Amino acid sequence: MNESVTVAAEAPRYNFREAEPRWQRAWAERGCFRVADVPTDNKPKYYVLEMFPYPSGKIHMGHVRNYTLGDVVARYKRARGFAVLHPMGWDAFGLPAENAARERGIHPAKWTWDNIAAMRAELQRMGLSLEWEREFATCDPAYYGHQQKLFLDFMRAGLVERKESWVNWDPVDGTVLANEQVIDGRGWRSGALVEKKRLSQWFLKITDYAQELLDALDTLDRWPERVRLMQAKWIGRSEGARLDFALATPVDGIAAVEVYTTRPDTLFGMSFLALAPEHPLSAAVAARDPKAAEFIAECRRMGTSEAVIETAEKRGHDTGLRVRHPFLKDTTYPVWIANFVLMEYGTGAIFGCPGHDQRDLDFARKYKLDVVPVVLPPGEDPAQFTVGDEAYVGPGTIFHSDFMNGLDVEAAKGAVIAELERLGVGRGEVNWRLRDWGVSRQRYWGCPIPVIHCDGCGVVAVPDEQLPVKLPDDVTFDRPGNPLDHHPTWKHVACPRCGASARRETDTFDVFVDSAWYFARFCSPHADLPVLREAVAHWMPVDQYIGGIEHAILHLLYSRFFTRAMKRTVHLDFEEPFAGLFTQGMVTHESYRSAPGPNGAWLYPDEVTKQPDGSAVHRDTGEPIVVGRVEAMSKSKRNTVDPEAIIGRYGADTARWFVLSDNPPDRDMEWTEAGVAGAFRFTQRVFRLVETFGDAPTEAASDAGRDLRRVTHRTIVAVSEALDSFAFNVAVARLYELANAIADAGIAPGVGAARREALEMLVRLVAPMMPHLAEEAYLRMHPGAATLVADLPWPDADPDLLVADTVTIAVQVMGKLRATIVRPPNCGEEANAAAALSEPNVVRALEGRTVRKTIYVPDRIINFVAA
RNA sequence: GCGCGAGUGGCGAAAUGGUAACCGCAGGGGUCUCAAAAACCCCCGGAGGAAACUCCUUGCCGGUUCGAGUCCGGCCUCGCGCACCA
Repeated sequence: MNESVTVAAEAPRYNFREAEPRWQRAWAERGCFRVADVPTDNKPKYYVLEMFPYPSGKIHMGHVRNYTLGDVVARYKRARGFAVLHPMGWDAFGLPAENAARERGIHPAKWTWDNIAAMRAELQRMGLSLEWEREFATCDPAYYGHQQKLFLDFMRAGLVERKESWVNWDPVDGTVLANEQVIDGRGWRSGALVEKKRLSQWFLKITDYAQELLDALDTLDRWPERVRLMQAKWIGRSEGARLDFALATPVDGIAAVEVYTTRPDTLFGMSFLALAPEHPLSAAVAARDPKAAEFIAECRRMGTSEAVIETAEKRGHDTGLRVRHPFLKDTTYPVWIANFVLMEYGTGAIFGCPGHDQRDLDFARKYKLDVVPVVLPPGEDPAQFTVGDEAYVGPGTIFHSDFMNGLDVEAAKGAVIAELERLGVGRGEVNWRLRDWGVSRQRYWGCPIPVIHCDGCGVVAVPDEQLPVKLPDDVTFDRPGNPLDHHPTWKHVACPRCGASARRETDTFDVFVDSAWYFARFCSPHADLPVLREAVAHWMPVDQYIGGIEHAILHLLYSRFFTRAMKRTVHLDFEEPFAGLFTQGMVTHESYRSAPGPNGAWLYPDEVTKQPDGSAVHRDTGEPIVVGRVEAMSKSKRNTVDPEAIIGRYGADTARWFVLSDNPPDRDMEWTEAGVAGAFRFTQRVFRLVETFGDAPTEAASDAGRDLRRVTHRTIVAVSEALDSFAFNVAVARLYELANAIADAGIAPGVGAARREALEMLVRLVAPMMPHLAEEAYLRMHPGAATLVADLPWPDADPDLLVADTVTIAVQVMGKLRATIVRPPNCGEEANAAAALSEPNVVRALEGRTVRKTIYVPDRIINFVAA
């Protein structure tokens, strides 16, 4: 055919319905994405991981976005010559399975495994380059048994503690929540107001690593700054002092109150001491003072919901007790119980210095307590300075403070601590906002905590050889509480130590334990140990982790801790699990209501027909519909689009392409029907272009051919750079340009070879994003070829073709663009300036002026500075 | 309140301190068609002008620079996170 390529009048359409499953089978059959647990070759490794899904039953657009991003990285790195580990599994324990059991009578295990099967099939239809041989679910004893082993190892290493503590109790879910799972005073799942309750709980000692977890954030240079800041704030290091205030008269043997402060320098500005309502001394007071008891009960009822905190006044109850100042022998202060003091932080007691703390000031004003300023702001007159409605928290000079007078704030802190230590009533102390991680949950569908309670021996670990402690299948959900606790036989066991009858722990682990080490298990998912040391040594850390920002604290912090704990227990030998982290934005959509305001029922997008003017009507009834805000897809607002339907209608490649093309991946993207349709058009367009591939030409290349080659090779560079920097939308734009350039070059004489090259590169560069289309197109271009695009290396650009044969130079006068000149490259300043000065527009702009200076940026800009 | 982002055409956006708006979406006009779809071609920040071209334009004000969307200072707005943490 040579140059006379015939373009069929009816270009055959790319049949994705037939092609996509065929290529998915081809990749699977060839085992394209398989790697060894412990490879023997010396290919560089790259571990790409997307946060594994909870098996809710259906994938949503957030999954499509997440897994598409990860797949582009995986396929690109693979083409770049890396051995890529890219696994998938299921975060399969959790409450929804139990809710299904309660509401619909389906066993949690059946519900979960059925959901997994459905979602696996959906993910497979996306054409992800996953190694399904590594798949596991956390609800499988083959996984959680190893988790129990890890827990016991942590226990032996002193990283586990059982203690009675105030817990966040979710009355709806009937379980304990970690601090991290309480949002605005409500349970993260149920939304119920959280109550305070005292319970015996298992804790993992994450606080042992507080300093390390904080310090190491600095080493995570491929994490978003935002996430590092959030973690640093969550860990919340503060420096201060812990000190004792002796009670003037002891109560129930309590002789002193311990206080934590970050402002020991303001100790002489004290005017009261305040206790948390849950403080033991508060309880002692309440035992003999009904009014105190009533106040404490009130505080407990108030909870900590956002609404309450916003409006809550500082309130307190004067206990009548007095404490002595540590340095002033005969001075005493009143002891209050106050609603704004938190038992969980510091010691649950504070000294109030109203002059330099806003909360203390509010409290003091309300209860008419003294306000004594002790820090003098710079430039203020000590005789004049008073505190009004705003506490002074800035720097200054200490006054009214005995031996510290004249010191600055920092020096005074040191001086007070030294004096406290000398007197033996206090010391400097670093305090943390981070609490130990309470992992006990009173639930069935979780990993059993592998311990046994024996009346004689106390808490006894389940011997390793008895692991896994499996969940019983025969449980009932007919009453509230923990089905494991209700089970007739499961918890009754013999004590492994003394043989006496004993009770199994019926609490299960928080699901965040399950996800705190799964990334390591993926390296050797079938090993008899939790992890194979050589496998994790090879594959870890995860080079690129991708997921939602909502896990910025909980999951990522727990995983960082778990990795350290696994290092201490010699399961692995590194600290940080995720070298690179990328947090994607949400997928959003317009929302629709049948009528304005809260009375309008939410409508699904496919119930709505958009009118050309942007308004909307009901698909069936034609009734007008209210188009609402664009917001995150959610079931409650019904503004969801089902990925299954999109893939069925347009194909996986179209869905992938659209999700990548719309905007930068860290921002929220809006899903629009028009956008998907545009992506679909491009798939067909690429395929039509491929039909013009033709036979290898024999004629010489034309100028147009050479120009097309330049575009092609510049595109290789541009797409590579874009993919390297997660600028997938830019990569997409450059590929559209290449397609446009191929179409523009057409089938004119002398472009044949260039077009063949351009088409082949287009297909190979598109492959990480639209892998099925790439394979199908490649096969069209090379009929009978056994090569898969998935196995081709990433193309290299020819450096000679990156050099343009003409350059366009902007000519500015006084920084304003006056002309552009097209020149051969490397003419030099003098020649280019001469050419620029002969431009009529430039001459006009320089009329009546003299050029005083010429700024020349080679082959880019000439700027004449004139006076 | 504190911390972090972000403000660029009708919309999503692009732009090593160097020609602002690549590319896509939407829209308008056209070709083909009995018609529609598809496809293809043209236009598409604002103002002025017949045109050449000129002026304005990256939230606002100022600064640095030959040159600022980009750097610096101050404000405004929006979003997100944290929030009685002593």
